Amino acid sequence: MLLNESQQRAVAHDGKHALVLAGAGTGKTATLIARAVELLRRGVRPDQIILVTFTRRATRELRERLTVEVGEVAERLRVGTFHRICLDLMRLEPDAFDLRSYTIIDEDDREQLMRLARGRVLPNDDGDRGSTLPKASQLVTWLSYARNANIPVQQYLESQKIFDEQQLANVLAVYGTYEERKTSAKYLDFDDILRRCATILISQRAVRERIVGRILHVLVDEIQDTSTLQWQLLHALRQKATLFCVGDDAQSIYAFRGADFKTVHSFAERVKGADIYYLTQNYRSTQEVLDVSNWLLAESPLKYNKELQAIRGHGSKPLLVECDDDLAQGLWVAGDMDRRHAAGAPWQSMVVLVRTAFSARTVETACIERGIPYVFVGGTSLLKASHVRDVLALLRVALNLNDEVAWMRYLTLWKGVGDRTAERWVQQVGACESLQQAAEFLYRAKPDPKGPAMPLLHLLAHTTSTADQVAAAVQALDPLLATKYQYEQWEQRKKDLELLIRIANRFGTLATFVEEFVLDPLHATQVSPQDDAVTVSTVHAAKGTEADVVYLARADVGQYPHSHARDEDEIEEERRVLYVALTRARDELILMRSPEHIASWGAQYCFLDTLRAGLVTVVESGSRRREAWQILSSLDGVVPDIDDMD
DNA sequence: TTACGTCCACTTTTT
DNA sequence: GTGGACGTAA
Repeated sequence: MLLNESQQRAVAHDGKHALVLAGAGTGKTATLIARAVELLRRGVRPDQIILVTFTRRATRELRERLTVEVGEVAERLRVGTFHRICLDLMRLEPDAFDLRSYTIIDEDDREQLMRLARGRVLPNDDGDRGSTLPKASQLVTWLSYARNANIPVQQYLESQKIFDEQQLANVLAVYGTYEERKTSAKYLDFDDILRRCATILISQRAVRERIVGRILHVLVDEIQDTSTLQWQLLHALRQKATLFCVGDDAQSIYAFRGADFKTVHSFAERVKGADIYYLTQNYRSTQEVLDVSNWLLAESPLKYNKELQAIRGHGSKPLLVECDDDLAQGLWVAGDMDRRHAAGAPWQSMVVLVRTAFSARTVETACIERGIPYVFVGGTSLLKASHVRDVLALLRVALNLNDEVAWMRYLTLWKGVGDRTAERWVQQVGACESLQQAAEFLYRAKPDPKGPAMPLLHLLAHTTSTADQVAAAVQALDPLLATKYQYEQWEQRKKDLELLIRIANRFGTLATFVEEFVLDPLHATQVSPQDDAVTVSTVHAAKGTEADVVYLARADVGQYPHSHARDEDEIEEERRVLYVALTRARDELILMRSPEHIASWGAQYCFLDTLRAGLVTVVESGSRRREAWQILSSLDGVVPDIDDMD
């Protein structure tokens, strides 16, 4: 690995804590990896080093690159997201963290539980009192934000000034019920993982000494996205360990998760005596790509003091392709990728970026039509698919009889069992000593050889391997699910379940399988049969990656800034999202627009509206609506009526 | 209490 | 195309 002088200086850092402030494409990750290698070279044991990343994808990539550098030793380094690392640390002393029996729940379950809590606080909605109670998803969002930003939720809600006293009391009552039920069901939500780890490490000195004593170095990627809660963890860890953080304030795009990019600026005060290193030379992109990126930041009222210079020199100007609509954009992108591939470029040298998972759909459609292999990063995971959740509900109740949300889902699968009956039964089975007992209870309650007791017994009879257990669950639910999904691509869904069994094969116990699957759910499209494929990704998921050719689909009004952005801060975060997107490109950047796009709400402009023509080459797309449709239809030889397009 | 039809909004970003 | 909220019939 070749490093420049400033990178080498950072890697060779010899003091206590260090912050590496690095612009996009300046070799942040390379420096982080080189630092880990350097520490190993200095004789630090691999298990004394922690590497924290921000997304699961970044974890995978970091591990891969580490393996290239140091081989098998990479396996023994602790690499992971904050959540993964916290769980690993807590597992060192499960008793100290009260971690013996629990189920980790994802956002959907959390929302489900919030819905139950919400219904309980105002069970008899007598008109407007109930209707003023916000939706479960909104309640989860607020609670989660407050916890990550480490603000008492009451204080946070008061500061938002959205409620009168009565409403606030209701909301807080829902939160109280939520916490109670979470405890009785033995759930850990994503925030609890961090919170519990931080609380114990901070409050219990002996535990902290034992746990933190094992760690000498903590290397953190994307430090600008660290939330207040995560900072607390870092503070606990750095009492013994040395921090080495890399980040870029201009790439902070996780404020919604409680991150405050300004903490990068106050790093030296936060972490006394820290050395700060700067990386300014961009190795990734051509100057033309950086000119647009620099322009975007310079337009901001905030001072980022970033002016990236391309070491690689000049290339071709970014393209601004104007299409009639989204479909035309997708087709243009697919056509252009096809052309490049025909000319010898591998699919994997191209990336299509989108602001939202939803807006990837037109691109996906176009790729499918053209037969372009693609992998979609982000979006609906296999876990979210409802048939997979059905099977997991069965597995989860087997692991945790108090798993209320899973019981509700499982029991209401049966004909004749609705919310009320299920809720009554949940109380009963929760009090059971064993799964066997629970099954017996259910059989007494509903003496049906094809009833809800049977899959539980079936599961009890299969214990040879994790895959065997999952297969047993799938088999036991098969007739039920076949009926439930008979009109909804049951054959395809069944294949997902077979995939689930194959994945289960990798895990030693059912408990670890279920836990890992929640923490790192496979994305259905990740399981691509082809090695060489185009990547379609959200900008958030693409952070830290790069590609020769980057298409930014739908660089339109309503997307950058996204119409959800309300105030100045959120608008500026949107600018950074766009900045992250632009700086992914190595050789070519292609911006796709449909100028007539109008937002029904939110900002009525796009940052790129004021882009000076000199910075890009504007292309009027040839694929007008009608022509686009003809290209599309000629692929399978059928020319449908133009009116069928909508 | 459950099942089912219909209307509705909804699709930011991740762990 | 999905899932929730709501009304109504059995």
